[in-house]
Amino acid sequence: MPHQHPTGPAPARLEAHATWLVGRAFARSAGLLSAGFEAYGDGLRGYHYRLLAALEEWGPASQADLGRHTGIDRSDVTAALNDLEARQLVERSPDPAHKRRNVVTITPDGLDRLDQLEQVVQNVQQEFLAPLTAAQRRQFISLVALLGRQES
Amino acid sequence: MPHQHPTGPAPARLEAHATWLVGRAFARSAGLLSAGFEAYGDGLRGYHYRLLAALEEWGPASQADLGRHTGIDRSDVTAALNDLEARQLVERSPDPAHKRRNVVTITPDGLDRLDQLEQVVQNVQQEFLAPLTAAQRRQFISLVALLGRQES
DNA sequence: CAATGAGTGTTGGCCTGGCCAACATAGCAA
DNA sequence: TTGCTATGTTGGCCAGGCCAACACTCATTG
Repeated sequence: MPHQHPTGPAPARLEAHATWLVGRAFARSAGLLSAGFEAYGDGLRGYHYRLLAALEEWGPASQADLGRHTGIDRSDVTAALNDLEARQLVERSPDPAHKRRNVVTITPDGLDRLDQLEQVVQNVQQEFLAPLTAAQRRQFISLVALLGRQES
Repeated sequence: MPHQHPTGPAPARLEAHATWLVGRAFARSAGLLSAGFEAYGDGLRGYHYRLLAALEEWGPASQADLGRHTGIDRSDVTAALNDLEARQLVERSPDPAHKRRNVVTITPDGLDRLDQLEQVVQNVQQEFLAPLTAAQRRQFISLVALLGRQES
């Protein structure tokens, strides 16, 4: 957890940079999320949540596909799925059509856990956006969405 | 550098979360910054830039004070100052009033380098904000500034 | 005056999230 | 058949952010 060290004001030139402000906002968001996961996530974190969400949305998928949908590297997908499988939130079975490929399926327990995590994440959204009015929130979300697009 | 792996769409629930969007925007901003530093920064990175900026703004300071102003941990300040001192962008001298304390001073070379880095960072701002109109940029900056404040 | 507690710089380490390389192997295409 | 690509796995690197321990110095207070 960000342990809230006493901190003075940052240099003025930094405060003027959009990248700096985004970094601050992200730090706060990451802090809230990791606090939420730590308190209610049973050791699961961002990667796990993302993978469960992808499985819930698109159904069973290969690990490679999961990686592409979630933006997580193949190797990290493997590691996170190990955790999820150990908790029986997910099942890996060999794809009959491609011996080298696994089909990953979310279990009923996995769906339950996803709902729990979703609650955590929803609460964090409220906390994170608390400084803004409803109208400001809408504005902010539409603007920040524009800034995230990777224009290759 | 973010090597632009081919990436599918993210799960819909993620795209709806402000924290997710901020994370994406931050990832893009961090990518642009690190690309900029790598190309023109001569091996210097965020920490170094922040420290130089603080020294320029507030004049000579102890390492502890630098840490507080920049939000950088004491230990990381030490390491970054080692780099800056090796490049003669900064000087460390013992504080006469307090034997255990160092007074860190930015050198003329340091000021020059800071100007270079500032140019890099300024260019990144333009690139980062490119998707927004001028009015949207103003809006975004004032909103995101609100979201970064750590309300202890 | 002595002792205690706070501040200072340094070393070394941990963790997350993000990456990359190498490997063995499976499938596909020329 | 010969390659080329894809897949899952292991192991590692890096940046940024932390934290703990240590040796020391200073100020305060008993």
